Amino acid sequence: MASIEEEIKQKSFDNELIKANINVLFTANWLNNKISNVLKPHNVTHEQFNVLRILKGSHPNNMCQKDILSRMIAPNSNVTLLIKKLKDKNFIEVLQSDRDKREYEISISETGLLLLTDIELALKSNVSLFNHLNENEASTLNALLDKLRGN
Amino acid sequence: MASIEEEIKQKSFDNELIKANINVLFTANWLNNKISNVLKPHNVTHEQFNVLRILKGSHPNNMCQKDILSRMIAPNSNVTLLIKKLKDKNFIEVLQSDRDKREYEISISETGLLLLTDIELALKSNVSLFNHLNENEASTLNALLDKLRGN
DNA sequence: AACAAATAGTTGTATATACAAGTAAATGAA
DNA sequence: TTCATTTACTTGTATATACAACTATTTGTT
Repeated sequence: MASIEEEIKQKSFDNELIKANINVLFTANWLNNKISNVLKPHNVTHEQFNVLRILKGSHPNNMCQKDILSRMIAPNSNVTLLIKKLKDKNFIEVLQSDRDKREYEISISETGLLLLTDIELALKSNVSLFNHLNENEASTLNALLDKLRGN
Repeated sequence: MASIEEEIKQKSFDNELIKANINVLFTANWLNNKISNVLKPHNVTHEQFNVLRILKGSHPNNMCQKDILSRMIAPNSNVTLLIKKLKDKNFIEVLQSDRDKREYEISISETGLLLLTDIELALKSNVSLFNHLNENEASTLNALLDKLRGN
């Protein structure tokens, strides 16, 4: 854990903006690795966990694939496949919709809810280990990231 | 372009720290897509571009694979394959090392340098389009990201 | 009612990623 | 000088990602 310059052994950057871009990408990768390590013993990938989190958010209401997609952090993945994987592990329930036969009614299962409780507990005790910001700093960081994206 | 809550349609977060984690991941994915779009017409992926950038950084000195790895933003990739791809496109030159026959002497080619000049020009004119921070804000962001990782 | 357009999701393909196991060369201790 | 250990990189495999083309269903227009 060190400054971005040390982390990627780059002596200097053209300007703070370019450095910030690289820093965001590097930190996201760093975070992703940390979170993935917490998830690994639970046998879910980061994106699978995100989808479960999203489904829990709307529980007990169902969601269809496009609802899930609109809430994903990295909405590039093949959601069809993600859903299949989660269904195979019995973490979600999937039913064809009556209202619109193209859609599915997707919801988190009891097993899925239990898993999520476990994971969120594990994550919570780890977040403090790998996040060295206080609430105020985190709040400033959020504002700056929102602004970076043009908000 | 909106607040992270709007972007992923999540009404609230447990705390600013958790929100910041998700915001970093989301923003990195957002940035990655923007940069990839700039790179696409040049026929290189983001990681291939990073490796070229790294090689340019040490040019005219050679680097071996482990040197490159230590400077990568997302050092998870299969560098052997990345190198192969870049060599096939003639963007780099690869020679077995005399000093240590396990290593390679890798350097950016003239073609690679020209490509990089083009891309960096394109990126520079785009960075301002998709980065809405001034130097001071970017500097604060950098400090916060470094601190998040424990620096 | 008929049909073009839009929507929801699927399938396929090429490439990328994560990770474990393997090979070859260099290093270092007895 | 021998041989175990470490280092540098490769190979293989399973899964994930990006993206284009496709099918089925619904919606909207005339």
